[in-house]
Amino acid sequence: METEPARIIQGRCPEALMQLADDSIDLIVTSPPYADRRASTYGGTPPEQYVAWFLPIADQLHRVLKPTGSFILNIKESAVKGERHTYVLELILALRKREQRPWLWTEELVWHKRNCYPGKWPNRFRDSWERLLQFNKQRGYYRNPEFSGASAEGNQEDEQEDEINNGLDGNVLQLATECGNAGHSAAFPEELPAWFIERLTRPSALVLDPFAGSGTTLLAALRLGRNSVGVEPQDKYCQVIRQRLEGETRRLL
Amino acid sequence: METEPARIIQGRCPEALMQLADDSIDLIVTSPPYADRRASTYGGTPPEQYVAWFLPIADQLHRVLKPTGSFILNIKESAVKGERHTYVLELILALRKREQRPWLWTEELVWHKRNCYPGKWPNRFRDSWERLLQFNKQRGYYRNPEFSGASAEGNQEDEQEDEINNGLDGNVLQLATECGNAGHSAAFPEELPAWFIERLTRPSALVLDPFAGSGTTLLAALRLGRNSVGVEPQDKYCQVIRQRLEGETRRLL
DNA sequence: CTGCACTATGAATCGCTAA
DNA sequence: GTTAGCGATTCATAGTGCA
Repeated sequence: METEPARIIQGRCPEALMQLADDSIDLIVTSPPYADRRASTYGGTPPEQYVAWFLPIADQLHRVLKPTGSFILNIKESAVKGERHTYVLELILALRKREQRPWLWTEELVWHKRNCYPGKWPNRFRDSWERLLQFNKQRGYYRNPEFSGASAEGNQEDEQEDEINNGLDGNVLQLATECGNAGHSAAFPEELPAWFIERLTRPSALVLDPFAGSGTTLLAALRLGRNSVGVEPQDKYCQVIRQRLEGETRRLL
Repeated sequence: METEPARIIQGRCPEALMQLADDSIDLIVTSPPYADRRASTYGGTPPEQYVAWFLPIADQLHRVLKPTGSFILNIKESAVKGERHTYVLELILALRKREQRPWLWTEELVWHKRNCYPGKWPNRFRDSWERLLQFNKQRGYYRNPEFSGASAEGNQEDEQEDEINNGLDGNVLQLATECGNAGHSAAFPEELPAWFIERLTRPSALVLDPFAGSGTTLLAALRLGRNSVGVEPQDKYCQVIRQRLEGETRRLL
């Protein structure tokens, strides 16, 4: 089997994931289409059907993940008729109770978006955070010892971060969203997958994003010396991913 | 009926709440004992029984809350055997489906604790946030128009807050925890109830904390010119509350 | 090459109107 | 009744252009 730094599978989950071997992935970081969002590209799964839609994908992710691997799921329920949807809560409960392939709900981290969407409403605060759900196959998952404590370097940015995070890694990440990045409407900042890649894998690990989009997870993996696999149905975005990866590869030479 | 700025009911929920009239409370802000915590004072409800324990209390809170009132529940599930408990998720779902007294799950805010408990675990990030669940009886709840947007004044403190909170109110609150405050183990900072009292009530409103503890919610209400009711079973803490309230009253004169 | 002004836009939400 | 579509609201970034 050829080892390439980054592999793109053009296809749809869960079918496309069947190309991957059991217990072969060290880390999954992904942001699936949220319920009723991105309808033009993903079909816009209604909230009521979201759990049923996601479970077969979760089973495949469980199969390909190493026992010591981690699965990070970025998601946020929207507000409808003044109330938050409950499908994310129901998804967490359903993943834990999966008969053949049950997940452990290890942790819930918070992505605090400094530059959240504008707006002012009489009955609602501005939505400025998203969930980062961590799931594992077993209790003893891998953590990189170099990133289990305080920042290694003490540059200005780190010091500012230390002031916020008190020196140790907390479960709140303060990162800005990307604006008009890579022509994709739902890209998270590269720092987000990078944060988890650094802490939850060792160098030359294999990272998977089953909803690759513009390929931010793959790019972060490449930059950190990890191998990666991305699944993306649209030809347009597969090309975007290749271009971004090639650009980074040229920069590294 | 005598109107007093702050009333302390020594007793236990839900029984003690039966002294309060229907539709009489403008805002409930509380931090109940978390599952398996504070066993000596509250009996330490096991996670499996937490929902069943809380539902009768929630019914009473629903009864006494005005239709336009809000209920803010500060809670965080603990981690056991490497996994987060799911009782908070189950509580949200159960409160919405309550037959006689269903709650709307309006919003979930995040309390980002900037100086959270120090420590370093091999398998876990530092726990630096808690949930602030907002529930309402109806979609149209009261919001104070003075606090629906940017800060009115531009003094130094406000500017600093603006820098953190992005000018407009988002649903992430960055507040420090109280350290050894008032001899109570589970005190939240006064800024926390104050933030909600300012935004969700008008002056001379009536604020309730059914798990008053050391009385931080009542103190915040007093300082903001609101009336308050607290329920607390222990004589020791009832005295602490009275002392703090008297101290603040003397300061106001 | 730096710095400042200006512009475009994003996982949003609400309320109204039309069908 | 109920749903579907559109306009208004609103601001931190990134990018562009020019002095």
